[in-house]
Amino acid sequence: MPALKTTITAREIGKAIAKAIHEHKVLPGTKLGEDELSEIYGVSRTLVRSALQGLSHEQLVDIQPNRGAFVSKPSLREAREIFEARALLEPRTARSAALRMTKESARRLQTHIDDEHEALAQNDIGKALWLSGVFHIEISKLADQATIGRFIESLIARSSLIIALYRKRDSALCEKHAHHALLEALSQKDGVRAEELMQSHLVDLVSALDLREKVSNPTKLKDVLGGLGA
Amino acid sequence: MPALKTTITAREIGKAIAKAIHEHKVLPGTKLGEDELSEIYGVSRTLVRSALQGLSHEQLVDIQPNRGAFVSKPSLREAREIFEARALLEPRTARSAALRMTKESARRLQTHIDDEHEALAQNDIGKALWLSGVFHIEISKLADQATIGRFIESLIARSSLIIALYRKRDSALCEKHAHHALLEALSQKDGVRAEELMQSHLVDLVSALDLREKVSNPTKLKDVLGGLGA
DNA sequence: AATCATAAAATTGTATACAATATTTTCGGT
DNA sequence: ACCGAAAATATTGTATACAATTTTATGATT
Repeated sequence: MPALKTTITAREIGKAIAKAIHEHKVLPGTKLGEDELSEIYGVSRTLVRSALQGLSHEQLVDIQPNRGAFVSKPSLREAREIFEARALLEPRTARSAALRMTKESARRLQTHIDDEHEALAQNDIGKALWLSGVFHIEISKLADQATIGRFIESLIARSSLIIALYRKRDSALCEKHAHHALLEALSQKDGVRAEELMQSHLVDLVSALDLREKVSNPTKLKDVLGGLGA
Repeated sequence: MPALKTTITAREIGKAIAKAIHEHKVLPGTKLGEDELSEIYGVSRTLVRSALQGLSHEQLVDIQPNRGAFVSKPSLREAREIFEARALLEPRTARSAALRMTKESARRLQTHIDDEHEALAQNDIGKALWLSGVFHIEISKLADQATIGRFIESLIARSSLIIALYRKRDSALCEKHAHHALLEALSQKDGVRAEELMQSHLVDLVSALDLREKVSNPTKLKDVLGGLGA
């Protein structure tokens, strides 16, 4: 049997937390206490802090001075910006990916889609959400543009926060065939079509969100409740 | 007189190092020793490490396990990717910025350009380079898209590494009027023109670089020197 | 009972101590 | 003099200790 690994790195801790966030196992606003995490991963606070700082850099967690780390709660404004950025980057990236498709990568994406369906069939929404994000990330990796790929990766991670906060009641996460259609276009190396499909797929994603301004914010509570039934 | 500040944060240390890198005061490949930096900033290694990890996340420094932190040396491939990404993001951002220009922001950019000329006049190449980068960042901030703005900021920081590594001999850093023309278009809220100008400005920047593949890489040294003068 | 001030507890921020890993120096052999 | 092995030194990685701050609990006062 293989040598079992005795050390865990800060990066791995960060990945684990990021995955839990992505899967909606911890929701926006959740406090991520250092002692608690140290306990969980069996390391000192040093590594935990390092991991949290990394996540903070990706804006997945919000570190408030002397108060600790919390899972980020993107504002409506940030939510809109993030999907605008995705709309800018992902369609073009999908087009590049199409030109570089191989049999092998098509096969990989197909098994990925199968996993997604499997997760949905088992009603494991969190896993499905995670896999759905990874699908987008895989495509961006195929485009062979690591720099933009990293940007997209960070946008997708933050998108999961936005979905947690702003998803319309009973809206589907992701139309099942959207990814399939995308794969189809990619396999045929039809870059233009892949670009179009990605664009409309993102539009669909946004349309499952409610990104309208809320009417009342806490500061105006008094104004709203002030009148004492005139 | 104001209370003089006694504490320094990890972020400030990171900013200071980033600026030094941007100004070519420390060149790609330079070792950034923790003890050395602790000494310089009068803090323990804890804060220095935090700062270095932040810079590593921005890919300005490369942390090699058990070996330490070094100023990054972007590969040719990365260099090309970074300027491709800038070409994708910055022109469009300039267009958005144009639509949001105010008298105030025009004035700010103008003094910025003046500072650049001042630095060039004093032959302070490092400072001029830094200011040139900040000019681009300021524009992206005007576009009111924090998310993309952060991407651009990171791309610009890395660009300074690329310039340090791949600048053609005696190529001008930046045509003096490029930024001026850009400001002109922005002030007139001429988004289309600003977009075009930014695009061509970036092309000019790339043309001052030598991003061709080098003929010999170390692995082939033997092949090159093998023959012993037949 | 509600509210405020104060004290206790818990949590984060920074520095230091020790362990693990690289790097340099030393020194013997060819 | 030129390697190469081994000790000495220096540097990074992680844990712990202590300081600073926040949060919670307590209790006196109205």
